[in-house]
Amino acid sequence: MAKKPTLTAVAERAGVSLATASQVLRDVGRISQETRQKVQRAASDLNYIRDARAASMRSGENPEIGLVIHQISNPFNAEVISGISDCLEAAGYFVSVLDSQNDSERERRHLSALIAGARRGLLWVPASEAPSETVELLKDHGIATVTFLRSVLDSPFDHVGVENRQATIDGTDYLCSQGHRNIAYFGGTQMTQVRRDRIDGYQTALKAHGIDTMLVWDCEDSKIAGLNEATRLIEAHPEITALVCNGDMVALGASLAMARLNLIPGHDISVIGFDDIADAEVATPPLTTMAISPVQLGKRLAQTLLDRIQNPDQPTVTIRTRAELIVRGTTGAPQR
Amino acid sequence: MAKKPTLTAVAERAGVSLATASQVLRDVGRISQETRQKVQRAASDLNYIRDARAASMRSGENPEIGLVIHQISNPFNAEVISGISDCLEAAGYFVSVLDSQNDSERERRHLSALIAGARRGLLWVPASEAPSETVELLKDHGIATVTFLRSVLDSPFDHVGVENRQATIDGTDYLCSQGHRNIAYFGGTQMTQVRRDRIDGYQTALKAHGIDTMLVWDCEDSKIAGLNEATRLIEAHPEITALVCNGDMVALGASLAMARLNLIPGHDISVIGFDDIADAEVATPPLTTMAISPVQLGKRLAQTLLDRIQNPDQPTVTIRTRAELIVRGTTGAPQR
DNA sequence: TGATATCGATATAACGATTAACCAGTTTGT
DNA sequence: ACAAACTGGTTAATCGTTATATCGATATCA
Repeated sequence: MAKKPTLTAVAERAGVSLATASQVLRDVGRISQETRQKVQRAASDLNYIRDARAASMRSGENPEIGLVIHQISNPFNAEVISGISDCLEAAGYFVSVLDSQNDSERERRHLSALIAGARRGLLWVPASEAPSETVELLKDHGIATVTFLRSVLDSPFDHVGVENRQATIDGTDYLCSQGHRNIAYFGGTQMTQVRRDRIDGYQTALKAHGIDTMLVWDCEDSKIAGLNEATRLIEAHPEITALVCNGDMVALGASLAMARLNLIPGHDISVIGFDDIADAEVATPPLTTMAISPVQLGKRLAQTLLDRIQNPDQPTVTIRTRAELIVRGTTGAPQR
Repeated sequence: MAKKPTLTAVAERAGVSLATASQVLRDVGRISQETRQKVQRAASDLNYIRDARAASMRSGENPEIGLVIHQISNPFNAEVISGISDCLEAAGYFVSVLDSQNDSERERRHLSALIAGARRGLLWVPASEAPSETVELLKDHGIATVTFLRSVLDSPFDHVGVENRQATIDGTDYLCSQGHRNIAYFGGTQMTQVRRDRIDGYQTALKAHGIDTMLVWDCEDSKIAGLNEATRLIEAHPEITALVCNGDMVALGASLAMARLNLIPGHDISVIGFDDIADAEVATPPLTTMAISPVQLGKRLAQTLLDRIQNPDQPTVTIRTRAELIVRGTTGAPQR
């Protein structure tokens, strides 16, 4: 294992000055073909890779973009991440991902580390509690930041999200029109703005149909938790005929729970998810859900960040994508 | 959005020299309580965060560790990643993740970027084709590297992996002992060492039972692909009574396919997965699989990297975790 | 008393790149 | 013919830290 080759080493080997070597490798300045080749040769001989720390420090440019997200293992998030990476890499950047695991202390450390590394931009899904001091941190360092999926209160950042309220209105409305009167909102634990909006939509739709019976049931965001909690929910409230869920993972878990309780999803009980992850379509029965396109989301996100980087003083923007109700097998008219 | 506060600004505000401020913030040297507090006060007033590029350049220390993996959206991988992060963050490091999406060109760019950023260490799941020039790159820069899951040929790196051959021997052996004679190996597309070892185990077990009928069927690593390809497989080879799968995702897809073909998994046809992802246990029927503990894998991986960082000149080590056969609902005696 | 630690803090040289300024020699413009 | 512009490079300052050497003042020791 050799020691890192430096630009000085390249310049020496090519018999030119440091500056010349630098110019050749960045393809700027006026250099003759001859010396250009000498330098390139030397660089490739040594397997030279420029030290990005020194380069970015001096030039103020940095191709690295940081992404902090609350849960990397959620398949929807993973899809969004790869959409983002594709776009940003096409624009010459790199995206490095840190998983805050919904822990705001860890999140603060991660964001600090990214600021310390002077990343060119930041993509951020805030952990549950909006930590105002963390927001201050980002503001004080003037780093181009775009939040997505979840936003922060009184946000000084651009945001790319989803029309959560309208989406759950649509979904709940659909259940009501099918004849359901006892509908629960299932999933989520902390009161993020996202969940608040969705529950608001759920309640708004119910009221519009003259329904007062409302129920919000907490559940952690995973299939197994969904399985367990949905079982408890139905045992506690057997009158419920439909579930509006906070995400596809809990919805799939709930659907599973119903099957185990000998309630056929889509017949005895209806379940609507949120996100339209890949599994939703192939589940048995296939999951009715509010679809968001992760690719589209990723694209818009990347574009928003690039705009912000190019134009730091523009007023902040908020973009919300509409979710589309996709009716599959887990919904139908109530039988009980 | 203010400009980044620098150490010079902190020193000025505290009325001390640059060197003193630096020592206070790193908690080294001999500084009086009084000036110590002045500096700390100034730093926190300005929301100062040390520029990690400058610091790591000068000191040679860097808390950042890079991780390059072929597929971030695979839930097993996601679990391993979070296991790794937990361990390494406890040791004072950060793990930033890049997704090569199994594209070795992209992988080369990612690894170069991490070398350029002078990460303290590298965790790497190589993309399908082992790119020897990329290996050279890492070697020439003397960066502490540990490969995991997949290894590279004639590897100069530490490796933490799985006893793939023995695992598929165990799985296939179990199927044979249940009476199966027509067993296919299902899943994977490229011939990685991992897949080679598993197929080798599959064949070894069959031979040991005097069975010559062997079949390897390619399939991309996702549930949907598993669903489609398994359907085609059974249509082409209806005599097959059991599938040894390359991963849980394709196994779950295959299990789904069987149900749609009106073959009951565990009764009409048997399916064995690999990894034991969270979904395996709650699938219907629950998936028989070769279990690897992602937490344990992550722990060993982290420890191996830390050892390598502390002791760069030690001979390389290879650690292989045994996988454990967990019999659930998708396996049983053949009925046809 | 003179030599030597100890204390608290500072000045300065790195780390590895980029960049503005500059230079000597040749070519071009009028 | 003389100024201006171009050519192909080099020198030196700079980015924001950390590490080493050093400094004056007071305290300790033989």
